[in-house]
Amino acid sequence: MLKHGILGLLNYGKMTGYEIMTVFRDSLSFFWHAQTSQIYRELQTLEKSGWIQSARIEQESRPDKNLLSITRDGKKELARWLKDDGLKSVIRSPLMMKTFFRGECSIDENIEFFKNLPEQNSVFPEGCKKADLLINEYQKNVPDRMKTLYWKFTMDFGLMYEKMLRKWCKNCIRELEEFKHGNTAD
Amino acid sequence: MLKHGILGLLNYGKMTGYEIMTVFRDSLSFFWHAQTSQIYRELQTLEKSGWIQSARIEQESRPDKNLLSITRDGKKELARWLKDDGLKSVIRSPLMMKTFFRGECSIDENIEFFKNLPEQNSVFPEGCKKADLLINEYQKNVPDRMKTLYWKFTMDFGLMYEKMLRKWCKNCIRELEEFKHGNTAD
DNA sequence: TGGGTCATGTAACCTGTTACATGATTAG
DNA sequence: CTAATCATGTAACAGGTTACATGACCCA
Repeated sequence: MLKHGILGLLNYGKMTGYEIMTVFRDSLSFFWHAQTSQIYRELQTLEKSGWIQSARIEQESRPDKNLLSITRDGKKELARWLKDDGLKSVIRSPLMMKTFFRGECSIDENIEFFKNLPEQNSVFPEGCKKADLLINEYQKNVPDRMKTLYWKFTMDFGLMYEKMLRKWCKNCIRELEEFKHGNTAD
Repeated sequence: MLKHGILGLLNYGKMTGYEIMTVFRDSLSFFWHAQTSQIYRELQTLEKSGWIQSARIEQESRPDKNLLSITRDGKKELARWLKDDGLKSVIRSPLMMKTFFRGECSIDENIEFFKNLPEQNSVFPEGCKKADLLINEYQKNVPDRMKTLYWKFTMDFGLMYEKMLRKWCKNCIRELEEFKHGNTAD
C-alpha cells in the first residue's frame, strides 16, 4: 500500500526520499503514517521492481540528493492498482479493541474515557481548521482541479469521521449515565 | 494490540487457541482480523511473558487441547493497558490512499468506484442485521450487562461508520457529477 | 467418499516501528 | 550557540499475511 502511495506521488513529478517523507508527514498523515526508514526501504524495493529510477545529484553545500522518478512500468503498476477493486474493508481499530473490554473498568472511569476521546483521537493534529487551510493551499498552487478534488474528498472523510466519533462518544456517555441511574429499560 | 485482545478474552474464562480464533472470526472481525498462525504465535509470547498459562488436556477422539488461562500478572497487564490512555488515532486507510490518487482515472470510472464502495467496503460481512442479531444473542447469553453494553458500543460504531461511508460516497458522486456538467463554482 | 469442524501448529515473507548515526547549513 | 532543516540511511525488532501440514471425527 505504501509502495503505491509513493508511486502516486512520483507520478506527480520527481522527488527525493526526503520530500516524499515531508508530503506524508504534512499532508497524508491523517490517513497514513510513514517513517523515513520505511520509505527508504520501499524505495529500494520499488527500484528493484523496476517501477522507479534514481539519479544521483551532487550538491556542494548539502548532502547529495537521490532524485527518484517513476518509470513506464511504474505507471502501469499504478494504473493497475487504481483499477483493481480488491479493497478489503479492514478496520484495524485499536479504539474498538479497547472499547470492547472496558467492562473491566468502572462506569465513571469509562465516562471519563469517552469524554477525553475526541480530543485525543483527533484525526487532524491541529484540528479541523488546518484541513481547510491545506485544501485551499492545494487548490491555489495546483491548478489541476481533477487532482485537488480527490484530495478534498479525503479531507471530507477525515472531517466526517471526526464528527461521527464525537457523536458516538456522546451516545456512549448518555447510555452509561442512564445505566448508572438505574434506567436499564430498553 | 492483539496480545491485549487475547488477554481480554481469556479474562472472561479459559479457552483454547482455536476458540480464540473463532471469537475473532465470528464476533470481532469487524474491527480486527486475526489469523490462527498469528494467534498461536502470540500465545507463545504471552506465555513467555508470564501473562497466560497453558494446560494440556488429552482427548481421545480429537487432537489434544491446550487450554489457556490468564495469570495474575496477565490481569495486571490487562488493567494497565485499559487504564493507559495512549491511544494513537492511526487511521491507516487503504481506502483513503486509493481515493487520494484517483485523479489518474476518468470521472466516470470514479463515479463507478464510489457507487460500488459501500457494498464492497461493508464493515459487517452479512450487513447490519447480523450485528443486531449478534448483540441480542450476547445479551441473552451473557447476563452481565456491564460487558454487553461495551460490546454494543463497538457495534454502534460499526453501524455509524457504515452510514457515514455511504453518505460520503453520495457526496463524492454528487460533486463529480457537478464537475462533469461544468458546474465548478464554489 | 467428500467436505466441514475441531485442533494443533511451522516457515517464509512482508510491513511497520523504534532507535540510532552522520553532517553541513541556516535562522533565531 | 543552539535548534531546526536538509538529506541520507542501517539494524533490530514487532506485528501481520500467505501458504502449507497433519489428522480424526461427523454428517450428508
